[in-house]
Formats: sequence, C-alpha cells, structure tokens
Amino acid sequence: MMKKANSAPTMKDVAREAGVALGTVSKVVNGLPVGDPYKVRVEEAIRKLNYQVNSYAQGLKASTTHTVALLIPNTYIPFYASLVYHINIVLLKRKYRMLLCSTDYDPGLEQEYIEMAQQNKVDGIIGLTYNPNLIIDEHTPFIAIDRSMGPKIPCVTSDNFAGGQMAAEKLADLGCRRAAFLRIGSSLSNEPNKRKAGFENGCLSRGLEYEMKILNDGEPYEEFEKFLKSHMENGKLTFDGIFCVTDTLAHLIGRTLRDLNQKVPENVQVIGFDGTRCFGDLEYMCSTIVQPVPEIAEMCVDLLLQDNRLSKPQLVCLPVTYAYGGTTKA
Amino acid sequence: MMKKANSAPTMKDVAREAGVALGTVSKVVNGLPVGDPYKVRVEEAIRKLNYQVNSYAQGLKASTTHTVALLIPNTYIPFYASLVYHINIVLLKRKYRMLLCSTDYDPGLEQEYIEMAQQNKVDGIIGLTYNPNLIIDEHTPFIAIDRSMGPKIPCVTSDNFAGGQMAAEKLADLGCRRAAFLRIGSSLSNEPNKRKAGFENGCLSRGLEYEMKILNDGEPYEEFEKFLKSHMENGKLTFDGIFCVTDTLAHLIGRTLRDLNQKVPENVQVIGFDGTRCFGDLEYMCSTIVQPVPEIAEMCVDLLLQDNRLSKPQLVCLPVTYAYGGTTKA
DNA sequence: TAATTTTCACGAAACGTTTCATACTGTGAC
DNA sequence: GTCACAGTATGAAACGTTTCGTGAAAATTA
Repeated sequence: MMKKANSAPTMKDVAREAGVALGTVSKVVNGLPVGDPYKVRVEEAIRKLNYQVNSYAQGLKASTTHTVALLIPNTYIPFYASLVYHINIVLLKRKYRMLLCSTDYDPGLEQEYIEMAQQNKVDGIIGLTYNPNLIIDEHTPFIAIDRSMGPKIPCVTSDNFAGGQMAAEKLADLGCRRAAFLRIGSSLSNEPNKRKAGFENGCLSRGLEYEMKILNDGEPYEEFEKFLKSHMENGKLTFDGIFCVTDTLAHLIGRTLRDLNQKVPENVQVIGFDGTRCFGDLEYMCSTIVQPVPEIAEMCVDLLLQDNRLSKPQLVCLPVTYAYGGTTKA
Repeated sequence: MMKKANSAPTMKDVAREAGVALGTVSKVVNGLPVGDPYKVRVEEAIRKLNYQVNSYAQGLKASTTHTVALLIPNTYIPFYASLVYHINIVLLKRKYRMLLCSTDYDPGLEQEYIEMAQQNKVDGIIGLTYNPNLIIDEHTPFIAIDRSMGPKIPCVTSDNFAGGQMAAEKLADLGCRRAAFLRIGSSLSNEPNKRKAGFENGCLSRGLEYEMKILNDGEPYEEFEKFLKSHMENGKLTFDGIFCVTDTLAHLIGRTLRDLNQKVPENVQVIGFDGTRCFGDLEYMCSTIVQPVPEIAEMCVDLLLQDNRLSKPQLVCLPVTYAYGGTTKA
C-alpha cells in the first residue's frame, strides 16, 4: 500500500507521521489548543512532510472560502488599475484571495463571471459594472463601486457632486471667467451626471459662466478639434477653463489644445477627474480631482466582510481632493 | 427531514428532483453522453432549483481546479497592467479562473503568495518576479515572464536584444549621430542588460557613437537634470538620440528635456521600451519598442496548460516592433 | 424464441478537511 | 483504595463532487 509518490501529503499522512489522531492535526493547523507534546510532534511532522492544507477540502466543509471576486471592466485604465491594486492589497492583509474578472464592459461576460464566481463559492463580490440588468444571487454579498445596483446592494463611490463643485471653485479661484464641462457621450455610468451637477452648482455659486458639452463617440481627436474650433475667435478660445469628466479626456483635450496653439495653463486651464498617476506613483497626468482609491478599496472590503447581521449602508460617498498636475496655474 | 432553507442545492437535490441517479446528474453537468429523456429531466431540474456546481467539491476530487495564479509586482504600471489584462482574457477563453497576486516586489509576499496559491491547488502559476530565491514546489507548473527562474522553468520574454538593436538602428536611420542609453540602477531584472547589449550592437553596426549611463535611484528628476546638464555645451546637448530602458524613463526624461529647453524630437529624439499605451488603447506615450503583450499572454497560458508530458522550452523570445509616438521624427 | 452482446443508468466509494460525540487519562476527594 | 470529574485526544461522519464496477434492459444474432 505505497502512497503514490508525487501526490501531496494530507493530514492523514501528518497524523501517521506524528503518531496522533487526525483531529489533533486539524487543531494544530487551525491554531486551536492542543497539548504541548502533541503540538510539537505535529509541527515537526508538518515540516518534515512539507504539508500544506488543501483549501478545496476546507472550502468544501466550511462554507467560507476566503476568496473574493473583483468584477471590473479592465485593468489597464489607470483608475481601474489602481482599484485592482488597492483592493488586492487590502484583501491580502485580511488573508483573503482575490479572483480577478475583467469584463471589458461586456454584459454577457459580466454575467458569466458572476456565475463563475458563485460556482467558485466566493465569500462575496466587489463589482464595478455598468450593466443594470445583472442577476445577482441574493445570498452572495455584493458591493458595487461607483454605480448603484439597486436596493439592498451597497454602493461605494467618490463624492462626485463635491468633486464637480470643487473643480468649478478651483477654476474660479484661479481666475477663470468662462468654463466648459466636457464628457464623452458613451459614458455608461450616471456618475458623470453628478460631476456635472456639482460643477454647475459650483459655477453658479461663484458666478462663473459655463457651458456643458457632451461629445460624440467615435474619433475623439476629431470631435475635440471640431468642438474647440467652433469656440474660437481670432485664434483665441472663448473660454479659459475646462473641466473634463475624466483624466483621460483631460489628457486628450490637452493634446488637441496644444495642436491648436493654445497654451495650457496660460491660455486655458484644464482640470480632470480621477487623480490617477500614470507612471507608477510618480506624477499626475493633469490637474485633477483625486478619487480616494485606497479608501474606496478599504471601504468595499470592510463592507463585504463585515458581519452580515449588521445592516449595510446603501450608499457611501468618500471625499475627493484637488491635486495640481501642471494643467492649471496652481 | 427538511433541507435547510437557504443552503444551496446540491447534485443530490437535482437527482431527487429529476428522479435519476447522482452519477447521471454529474454526467449531464459535465456534458458527457446521457440518454435524452434523462438529460431533459435533469436539465429541467437544474433550472428549477437554480443549481450550480460547487467547485470546491470538484476541486477536491479532481486534482485540476481550472485556476491559475498570476504573480506580478503591481497592476498600475502600464506594462504590468496590460499583462494582467491579456492573461485574464486568454484564461477566460479557456474557462480558467485567475487568482491575482500583486507582490509589490516584496520577496516575502511573493513567497507567501506562492504558498497561498499552492494551498489553493492552482493548476499552475504565471509569475513575473525579480526574486531569484523563490522556492517553487516542483509539482506546481510555473511559467516565468521576463526573467529566467532557473532550469526546468520556462521563461517567456520579448526579444530584448533585438529590441535594443532596433532602437539603435532606428535612431541611426532617423539621422542621429551620437546616442545615449539610459537606465535606472535599481532595475532588478537582467533584461535591461540584453536591451543594452542589443543597443550597443546596433550602434556599432551602424557607426553610431554612443554612451551608456546608469542613473542612480532616488530623485529621478534631479538625477536626469544632473546628467543632462553635464552633457550640454552652449545650451546644446552633446547627443541627439536617447534610448531609455523603459517608457516610464523615456517619459520622465522627456519632461526634463523640455524643462531644459531641448526640443523633442527636433533637437533630440527619444525611444522608450514597452509600448504601453497609457490611456486605454488610445496612444503611445512616446516612440517606443513595443513588447507583444497579447502574444506573451497567449504563450504563457499555452505553455502552462499544455500537456505536461510534452517537454517545455526553456526560453521563448517573442518579436518586438517599433512604434512611432511623437518623440522621434518618424 | 433463446442466447449473447452491447448499452447505459445506478449508486457506493473516495477525495481531504472539520466537527462532535466518545473514550481515555490523570487528578483530587472521600 | 475507590469513585467522580475534568480535561483532552480520538476517529467516525459529513461536506458535494467524480469515478467506476455492477447489473438490468435493450439490441443483435442464431
């Protein structure tokens, strides 16, 4: 009755090696009280056999698996990348594993991933998705990021309204007289609307003239150029401040501005939204309203793993901050 | 004998509901041949009970878990982010799950993650790590990215030597007479050396004068400025082409150049390495040697999941390409 | 029709844990 | 010296699958 040579050692093997019972090994592994001589022998046997618990067996018994699924459109857009990173860190601290699910905005994929996750018996799901029709099993804890997924599902976001307002106030403080708000039409979430509303509010309270513009999808450069050209008189823009709904947009519009010989920030100041630093932690791409990604990550995990008997909040708004990144005067 | 109300249905429940045997349900679930009437009844029961397989039980039985761990320093540096994204996609296509492990270059964390992964009985690990002392269980298939991890462990990289050479040739073709190679000292992998060797080789074959410079860690801006200033005569640089070992570096040096009133690409042309597009897929940050990330991803997964009886290559070099990104003349 | 082969659903056993009722050991009291 | 009790190691049962030997029914052949 040789044990198959290359199969991993089990608790049974450890128990035999140490000359103790199965349950004793289990206790040692889980840090439950065990008499000292036993404990020592078991620990020795574990070292000797290089034993590692099989967490599939654990997962089968216990209904907790110490795994969380993260549903996110992709991992290369800086804001998402940053979320992935910080959530991963927070989960690790709590000894949880993370199952990453890039959905590429595809509702079919999102649903598929949710089912995969449930099959895998994750302890919960943290999801950033723009699909309002996702079917989420009632017994799987779900925390939404940035977009409310219906009642009973907590949502963690930045304070987008305050962010918009802050952008308007900053532009006003920096001397702008006439501002524009830009977003791209295809944005799927309703958060841009809060940013817009906040911006409007801020402009009104500071007496800053403003204009709202939703650009069409498609070739962004051409769209930008068309828009900017239609707002120029004698080679000068008719506004001197721009608030873009994302940093990506701010960066692109910055390029277009440069191509049209508009100086940033001398001629026109630009503020983005997200606060993502493209090159590691080295620098902001533009002046921006910073989303508190580490705090969002922490909050999501907290909510997900908190005792389920406690009632969970419906919406958590975390405070944003302004960061200078070269596209404004300060 | 009521079943506990909110516990998930099992195969047994499905079998009872459909009036068939356990094994029959298992076959239906796994797509094995089953007589039509049985099949239909089982499928109905599955729908009715909203049954989902418990993959922990599956993982316990089968030794294959359809899960792969990805070990990577972080997810916010564009090159890494891109890898994560593409590997995730490829794995999904094959119906594999991905366990993401950000290590932050911490050897302790790396080791911890590897053990976590093995406990979790992943089918294999794909890892980008700069720690030469990692202990990897011989029975866990491991594919290294970008850095050889010793014999028996296949490594997938870009063709760094060819990339360096290509950069040199491109600079020569674009009219450069004297070039510099820049890297930061702390780079932990030996791939930069291949890039350097390739660059040297290219310079020699094209008669391009060159200079190698390894910058100290620390405040990058100050380092750059010091270096650049020490190579200027009458406000002009003594070289007209720079090859940076990464795009990050190229971007930073570009900033410094601008601050010193050096025009890019008119005065000095800059080529980076990685080919990462910071804003989604929108644009390259600089002219660059592009690493074939999708192909690297595909190759890693292929190697990992291929039949283990087949022998695996020790090193796979994938071809790089040049991409124009504004910091060269073409 | 009887004998033989093929087909295929059946259900027990096993995977590696955790848990819990049981039994054993040693201590203290009478 | 006996009994009772506390403390603690024991190992069987259970978790939800997959697998595989078994046997019944259907199909084929004589």
